[in-house]
Amino acid sequence: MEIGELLKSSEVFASLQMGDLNRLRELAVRRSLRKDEWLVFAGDHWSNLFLVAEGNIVALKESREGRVLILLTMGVGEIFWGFSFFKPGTPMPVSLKATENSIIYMWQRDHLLPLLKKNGELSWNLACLMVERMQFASDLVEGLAFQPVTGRLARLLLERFELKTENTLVRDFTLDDVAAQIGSTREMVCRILYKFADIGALQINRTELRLQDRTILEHAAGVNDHVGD
Amino acid sequence: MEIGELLKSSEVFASLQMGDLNRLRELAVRRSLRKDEWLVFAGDHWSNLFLVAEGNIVALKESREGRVLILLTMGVGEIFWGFSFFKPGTPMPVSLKATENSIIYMWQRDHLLPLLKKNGELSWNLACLMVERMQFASDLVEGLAFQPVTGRLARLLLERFELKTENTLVRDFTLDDVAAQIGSTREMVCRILYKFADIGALQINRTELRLQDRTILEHAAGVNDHVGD
DNA sequence: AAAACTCTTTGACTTAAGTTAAATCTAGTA
DNA sequence: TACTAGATTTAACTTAAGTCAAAGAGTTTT
Repeated sequence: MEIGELLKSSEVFASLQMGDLNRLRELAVRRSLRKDEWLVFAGDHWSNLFLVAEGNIVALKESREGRVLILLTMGVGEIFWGFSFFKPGTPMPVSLKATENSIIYMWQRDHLLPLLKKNGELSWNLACLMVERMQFASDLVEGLAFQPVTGRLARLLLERFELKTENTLVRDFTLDDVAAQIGSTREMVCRILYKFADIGALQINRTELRLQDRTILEHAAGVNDHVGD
Repeated sequence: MEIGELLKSSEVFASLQMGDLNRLRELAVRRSLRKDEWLVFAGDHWSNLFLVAEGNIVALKESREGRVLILLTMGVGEIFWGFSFFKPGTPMPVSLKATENSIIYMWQRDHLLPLLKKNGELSWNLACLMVERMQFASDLVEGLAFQPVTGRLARLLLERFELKTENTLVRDFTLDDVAAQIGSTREMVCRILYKFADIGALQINRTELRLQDRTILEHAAGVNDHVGD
């Protein structure tokens, strides 16, 4: 997508005057990333802010043993930033990586700061976006702390089926991908999928998943257990 | 502490003009909370922002089975807010509760919003604070996803000992308190403490913990395993 | 077509962590 | 002092989840 359009339709930048928008456009640095290319590594000091114009960028953590946890997936139009953007000296708590060929527009802290200080609305919008992200993080924490792996997988599946009108889901993801999203291993994911198949929640074959009984998944995800409130 | 002083020494509000500070003082609603009194429950729609003037407020989540996880502890001078403050309609993802007799000053969204929109610096400061909190959350996620309970407890102990010059720590907390901070159970905490004692990391008695070998804890916390970076 | 690779699936095994229950301890109070 | 409520400690047991290893299945490369 074209950068001007992206800016105008962005939650954060939409409120800007035409003059400021044009200024932003001039300052933007375009960068294209190939599939699986890294943008930054956790621990780096990185003070840019960027906007996804094409493709997908994920924010992830890696453990010393090589396990991966995806914290956030950013699609077209979404914004993210290095933590040093706000607090210089703060290292990145996550790594950023393109999951497909992608294009982003980046701005340096120094270029953006005057605009932000001048324009209260803009800081406010960023603050709102952060609250959204915090809520996201909060759900993640809750899942990791209280829900068993089965529940987290059930939740993920429900989300995926939610986006579809069909109740079939094409398997265009690997088990490792799924494992990274729920903080587990491919073997676990595989086993639990077949467990769901055994009890009649899903039908599984090599190319797709078919939802057979949503209520089983909902129960496993702990959705409908709120009897008394 | 007196509200005027608090505001002046606050990271977020310090940048305000005297006039705005006085306005803030007028708008503030003082509220005192008794030990273990709840301020808000997770799920509530709550759009206030507050400043801790005395005592301690914790942000926590509870699981359906009754387990508790403390996400954040706020002491004197610290600021927190309902998520509806930024995005109306967003429910609280955590409950807030006083762990001791406390006093807070609260502001309604409607009262604060004009000030925020007018004053870009203020939004910016809040955004910075949020980044700090996000980093906190990020560490929490990393611990829950990758570190076993033993490691999380080791880390907590090290933090506590860090604040001391002595290497004794008075046991003025219950095992349940500790368990809530690392996302586990009192029995686990007890067992692991004695495991640490067995291997010579700690000395335990009824009233205090004495640190005997910091390196063991550091190793368990996974601190010094960064050989190659 | 064979070889190499990647991804999936399964079983056996090990370990981490929670649950339940009971014994013990401590401080406060009737 | 004896009683009680709350907190700690320990053991036995159960379950969840990870690791390792190997076998299949499908794709791509040579």
